[in-house]
Amino acid sequence: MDYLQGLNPEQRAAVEQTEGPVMIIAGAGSGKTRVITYRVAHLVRKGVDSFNILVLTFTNKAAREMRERITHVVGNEAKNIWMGTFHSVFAKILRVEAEKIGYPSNFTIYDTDDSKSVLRAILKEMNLDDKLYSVNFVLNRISASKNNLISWQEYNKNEQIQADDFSSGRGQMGKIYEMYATRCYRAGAMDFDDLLYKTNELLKLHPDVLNKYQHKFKYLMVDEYQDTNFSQYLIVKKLAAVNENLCVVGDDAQSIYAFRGANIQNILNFEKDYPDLKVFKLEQNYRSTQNIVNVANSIIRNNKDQLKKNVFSEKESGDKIKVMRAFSDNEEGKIVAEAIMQDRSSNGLKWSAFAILYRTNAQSRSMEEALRKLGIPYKIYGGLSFYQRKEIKDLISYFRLTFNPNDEEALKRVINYPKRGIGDTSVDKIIVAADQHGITPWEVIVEPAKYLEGKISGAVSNFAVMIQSFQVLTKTKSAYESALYIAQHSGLLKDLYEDKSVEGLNRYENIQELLNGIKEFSEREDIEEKGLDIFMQDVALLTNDDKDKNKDAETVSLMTIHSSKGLEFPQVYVVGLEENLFPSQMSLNSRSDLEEERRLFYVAVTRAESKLHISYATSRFKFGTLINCEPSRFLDEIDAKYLELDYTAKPASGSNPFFDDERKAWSRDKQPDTFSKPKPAAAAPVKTTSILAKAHVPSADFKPSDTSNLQVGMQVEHERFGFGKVLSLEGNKPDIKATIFFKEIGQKQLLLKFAKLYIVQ
DNA sequence: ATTTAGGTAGTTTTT
DNA sequence: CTACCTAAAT
Repeated sequence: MDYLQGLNPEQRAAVEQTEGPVMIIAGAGSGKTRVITYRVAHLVRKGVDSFNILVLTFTNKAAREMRERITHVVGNEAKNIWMGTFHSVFAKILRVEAEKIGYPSNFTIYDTDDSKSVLRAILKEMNLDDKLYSVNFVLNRISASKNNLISWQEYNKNEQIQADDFSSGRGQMGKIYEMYATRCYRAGAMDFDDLLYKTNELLKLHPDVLNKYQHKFKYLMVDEYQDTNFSQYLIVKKLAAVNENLCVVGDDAQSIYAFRGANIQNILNFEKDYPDLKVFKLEQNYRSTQNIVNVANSIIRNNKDQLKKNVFSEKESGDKIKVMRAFSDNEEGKIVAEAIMQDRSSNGLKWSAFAILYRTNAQSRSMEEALRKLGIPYKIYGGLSFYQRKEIKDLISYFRLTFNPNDEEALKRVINYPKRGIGDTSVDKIIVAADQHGITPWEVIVEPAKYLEGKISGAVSNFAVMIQSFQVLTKTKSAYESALYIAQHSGLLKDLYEDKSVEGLNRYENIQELLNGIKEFSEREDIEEKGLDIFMQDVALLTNDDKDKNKDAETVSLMTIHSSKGLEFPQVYVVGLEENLFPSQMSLNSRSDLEEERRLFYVAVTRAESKLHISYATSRFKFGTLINCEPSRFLDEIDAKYLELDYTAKPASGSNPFFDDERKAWSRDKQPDTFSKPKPAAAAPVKTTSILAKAHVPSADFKPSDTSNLQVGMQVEHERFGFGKVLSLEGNKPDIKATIFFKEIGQKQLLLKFAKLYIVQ
């Protein structure tokens, strides 16, 4: 039991309390991962069958790292432990049990793009106002409903929900939810939320299934419990109901995902569900200096909703936190880059010791530019995942369609890519026919003569035959052989190969990379079944960091605070501490949202090991306009004795006259002792772009005239461009091109055979 | 059928 | 400003 030696008394107690309900409140940097891995290892060492352990995490990365560490302690036994994200673990279970709830076991997992695409089609069909019914809003609402286990039927019956929707003018929401759910079901597809929602349904409708997994998973652990939603909470509660060997680990102070359904109450109220709960608090921070921990504490103290704890550090008190002020976003980048440059040489640090953390992705640009100017190597984390790239999704859509031809999103994606002469009109016809007959588009494609009137292009049948040939092939070939064959015979590889642009080359390489990944999978010796269908099972659940190659690169790291969670760096720069940015403008309306922003700041601060810098700018470009910024209220909340103000940055000379006032202010108060300024209207736009060229409203009786006799000098009206005068005409009969000067928008060239013009005379 | 231009919205993100 | 999507232009 040597591994127990390296633990402090509280950590050790948490590891050794293997039975019954346990809650571990793990402050930032308190050795949480160690405790979880050792606790699992301890279970195995004590003789618990590793097949009876389930560990749920939030990211694949966390699961993978944990398994590695457990392997170090207990060896190969670690392989038998069920460990993964909620989504991947329950997707695996759903594959086995799907038929019990009416889904095929080869169901497709729709990612967010697929979901949005389904919704876009529905919203278009229903002809709804896209201001009220934006795809993002609608998807969020459906997602929130699913995460709270509200079916579309219940949604439509619930008076409160209906009243809310009607009062906001969105009376069709229930209908949209119904259509969305019905279409996903028809396509044999589950979206991310369904993986949890349908698991709940399965466990509710099939007590035998519930019973089976209750007895399989005798020991449950849940990491990042503060970020679970109701749907996840209920799954855990049900699975743990028999043995009650449930251990949840988390830190309420680091709950930052409420915006996507996480419910902090799950951890705050855990005790109510398990009165004989044992609580362990890990309060010693081993990561950061005392100053950093103290600053973090002084921030989080301002939140009402929290569990009591006292995080402390026994490391040296360390440097004070340096607060830097800049006069613009670009200058903020500059002073941060210069500070990094200097810190590195004076302290002999590596570039990888530094991280720049920001609230929004848009802030990365000014940082990048500044780093590039000084030749500092950096890497931006986050952004588009490998699996979300167009070319990757295209190829994967062929795979998806092969195993689940009802997958409508995959079908729409590749039926005419590469181009094979099946245009939008044909696709629309197919979909309309499918709707009319209550079948899937694939069924129409297979027997076009039966469902479609008139002649249908042979291209459609050829497409169906091709997919069918893939279906036959994949039954016998390995994942790699199948994938390569499909990439070649679909024409996709050729299409990309022929594109010699830089982007095209890149896309081709990405496909090669995917194929290499599949090859590696085919050659693995630890799995028996190596078909492409097996590879495909959790590909939709893979993300960015699941295939990040040179992660130990010698570069400065740039990322949002959200993606920095769980990481640590010796030197951290938190930038953009301004009202309306951090805290975000969207969070200012409710206490709970503002508290989440504060927790986010807490997370940012606690990433730092030895030195923390905080910066803000007094002006910044937002959506193309320059706005004034006030320092963030969070700065005022920090006890001033931990801070060192660095206001040495001067506004760049001779730049924007706008800065004149700032320059005066700067010379007046070089060292202000508070961040609050006499309140000017917050973030008033300084420069407003005038809205030119409003859409022309055509005359009530507007109808296009016959333009075959149009002459130079005539006055005309265009539906959108408004009134104008014909300046010249060129070209011959059907292709006559007119140059017209429009009063509202200026000169335009139009082809008469297309342009709808009314001759005013 | 395909390409391009214009209009618009625009936190945070994993699955 | 810019990335994305839709509608118009070819």
